[in-house]
Amino acid sequence: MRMAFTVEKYHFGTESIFERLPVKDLKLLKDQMVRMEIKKDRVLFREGNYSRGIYILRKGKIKMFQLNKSGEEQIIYIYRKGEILGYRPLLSHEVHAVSATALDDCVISFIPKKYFLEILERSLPLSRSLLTNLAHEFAVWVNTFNVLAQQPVKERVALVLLILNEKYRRNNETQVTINLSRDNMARYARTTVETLARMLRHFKDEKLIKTEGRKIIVLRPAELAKIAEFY
Amino acid sequence: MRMAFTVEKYHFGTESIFERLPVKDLKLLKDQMVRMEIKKDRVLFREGNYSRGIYILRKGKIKMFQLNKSGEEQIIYIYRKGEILGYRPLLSHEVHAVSATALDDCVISFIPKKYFLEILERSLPLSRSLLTNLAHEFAVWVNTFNVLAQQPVKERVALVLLILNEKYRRNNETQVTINLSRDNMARYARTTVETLARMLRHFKDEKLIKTEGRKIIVLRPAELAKIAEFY
DNA sequence: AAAAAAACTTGATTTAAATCAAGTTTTATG
DNA sequence: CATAAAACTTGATTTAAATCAAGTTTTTTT
Repeated sequence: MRMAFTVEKYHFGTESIFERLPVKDLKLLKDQMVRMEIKKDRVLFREGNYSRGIYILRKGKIKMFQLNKSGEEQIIYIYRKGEILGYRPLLSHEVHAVSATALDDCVISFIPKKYFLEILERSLPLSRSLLTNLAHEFAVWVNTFNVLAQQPVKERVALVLLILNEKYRRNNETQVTINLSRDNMARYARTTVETLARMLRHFKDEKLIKTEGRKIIVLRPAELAKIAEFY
Repeated sequence: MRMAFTVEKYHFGTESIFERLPVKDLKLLKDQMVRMEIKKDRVLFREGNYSRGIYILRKGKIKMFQLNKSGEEQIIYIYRKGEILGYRPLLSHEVHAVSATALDDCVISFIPKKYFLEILERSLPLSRSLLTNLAHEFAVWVNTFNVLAQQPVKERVALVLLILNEKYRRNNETQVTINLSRDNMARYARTTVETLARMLRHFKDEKLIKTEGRKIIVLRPAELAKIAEFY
């Protein structure tokens, strides 16, 4: 028996890492934060390199991806405002398994590795908070994989539209305008731009979405959810 | 630039969670362990249920899988002796995102949720150890996904053979006998039994593997690695 | 504002892998 | 140990989605 579709199944929601912390621990982190700006298409970190610290995204979108055998980008996750990235390899003392680049001009709060690990050493609440969150990220990842690795392209595109519909939402507004290139959307749905265009046309004909230039507006998310999963 | 192929990229290696612990904390855990036996094909836990505790696999193999829209099993991971499972949902207070069933008759050490969480509450080393490990599992997962979700079937089958070659290895022996049904192997490589059989025939013709009845022996792992990835 | 470039769409064709079908081998059972 | 059942293999056909090709729309640059 499968559960009802919920977008939360596909979002990390790392915002809560810091929200759960006592004021004291939060202050330690905040004191070490450095403001950074990163322009569209610039690389934040690259697969195979060691993490320099953790990044809290304040403005813009960042794509996380891996390169496959043929050198193609496979988008794995898109981070939105409030989410935290780059901390996983710090915890396991490994290199980045993925790369990250900015989809727009971004503003980031950066905490250098040294300070972050020092604070982690002293703060049990931070350790517990990261543990909870990492376990959650894992579940998100498994759920995403189950659709993107296995379902036909129509299902995959429906899911990616629903995920993006959340990513591009601004505080509780009803109508969300998705503004991501077809190319990136195709890399996320693991298909080609041509096939993606055909799927979008199909969803448009069915009145599930509408487009304004290259921007997309999801009209009937519940119907897309039915396509992406049962419920 | 891609890194050299290493099987470690595809194994959780949870054995180390306990290895890193101080004797004191390890004893706390050991005192709460209960021995369990579970017969072939029996369910250990099911997607959507809450975790009852953590399982340390002592003998046998356990498959972790998710059911897709069409009700087909998608194998995600195969656990071998020494590996620990079921702890992720305990940490994030969520239900299992996956199911687990025994591939053989298994022996397990079980620690009930209550005791495990109590010990975790008190033990910073356990918290840190789990954090390190979970971060590592994440990287393993991303690496596996990158091949299984994206590469053609030949590459996927090559990778699954390499993974199984490690899973079925008994203390440093050179010749490993893989003993997994074609059906399960196909679900792991995300293909059909027929296509799997054709791939195995191909690898046999190329002298990369040999078979003894339904058992498989990998002869040239380095060649399979070249197929699964570049290096 | 015009021209060029990039991004996107639609149609025709090809192809990798699934499905369908039939046989063979291995394992389980009376 | 014979027979049945299950598991596996191989071949023929179909199909979903990629590729190839050509146009159209949008964005950027001069």
